[in-house]
Amino acid sequence: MPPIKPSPLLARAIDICKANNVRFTAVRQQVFTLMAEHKGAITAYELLEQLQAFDSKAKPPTIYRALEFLLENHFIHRIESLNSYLMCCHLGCEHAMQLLICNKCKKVIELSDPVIDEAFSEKASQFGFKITNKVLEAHGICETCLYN
Amino acid sequence: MPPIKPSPLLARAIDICKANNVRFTAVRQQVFTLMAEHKGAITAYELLEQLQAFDSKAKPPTIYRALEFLLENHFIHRIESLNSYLMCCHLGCEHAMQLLICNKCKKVIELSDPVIDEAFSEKASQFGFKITNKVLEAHGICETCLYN
DNA sequence: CTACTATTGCTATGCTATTATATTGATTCT
DNA sequence: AGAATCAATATAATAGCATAGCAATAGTAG
Repeated sequence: MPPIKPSPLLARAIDICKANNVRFTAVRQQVFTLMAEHKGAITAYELLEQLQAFDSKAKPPTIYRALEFLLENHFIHRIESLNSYLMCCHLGCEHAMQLLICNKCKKVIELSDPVIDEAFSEKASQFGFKITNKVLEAHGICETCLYN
Repeated sequence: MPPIKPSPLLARAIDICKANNVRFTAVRQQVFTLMAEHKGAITAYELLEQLQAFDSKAKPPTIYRALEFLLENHFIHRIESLNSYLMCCHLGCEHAMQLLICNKCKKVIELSDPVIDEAFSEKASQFGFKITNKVLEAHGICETCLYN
């Protein structure tokens, strides 16, 4: 694997990994960088194809392991309704999350609204249900596409 | 295909289809009935296996077409985060929906809370985003499982 | 009856994700 | 440094989810 293209974002991620004492290996950094450069959602196999430009022997487990690592460390999000993945705009911190996914331009707006989050948790607690994980994804048309 | 097992739910669905002037064919009724009898989420291939007991030549497209029909007519929901399907407890009417999915017993509580729904729509509109479809799914532990 | 449309049958294939096993590489301990 | 240990990667195979395309058939309308 050739050296990874440096970037401020990557540098921050390296710091976070150092602080958390986890190994941010070459494959992981390369996948991180590919995700960071890709605006919007990307599928595992699209990512794999891109990774193979740097590492021709990369196989599905290569990419899925890297994605798993990035998810665990809160560097990326998984979009359930698209079977795809997205750079997290809060790099490395856990937080309430909602997504607005544009059907037309495919861009994704990442929200972190406590009102929506708590409304759901509150409602669940009325049923004695303890939420461990929320999937809050909306599809529609973004402002830009609406006027184009 | 043998005759479909009658049930009050099926009878209501038949009425709705008649009213909407759509064809509720034998395969569709059979899949409807299988879904109705199955409490909780079920995958397309699990359903296919069950359908094959009645219709040995059923293939994946058979089940996916039936599911598509049932989705369009609001008889079932798709659970994005599980790649599976669920009987709708409001048979035939469109409505706001949120799901509470128990990781342990796999039961699903279907909510229809306008507060959560509107909080999300409201937030989106602040970004000029027009939502066409929401995916609101929470995973966790239900009350029953919590005390067992 | 004929023409039209919706539905079904069938084959193949594509996309998404994981399992299992072997191997390599990093870290720790003595 | 050498041995033991644990984390990460390579590789092949396969499981699981979903759709495309086309031919055949059944239902509906004129």
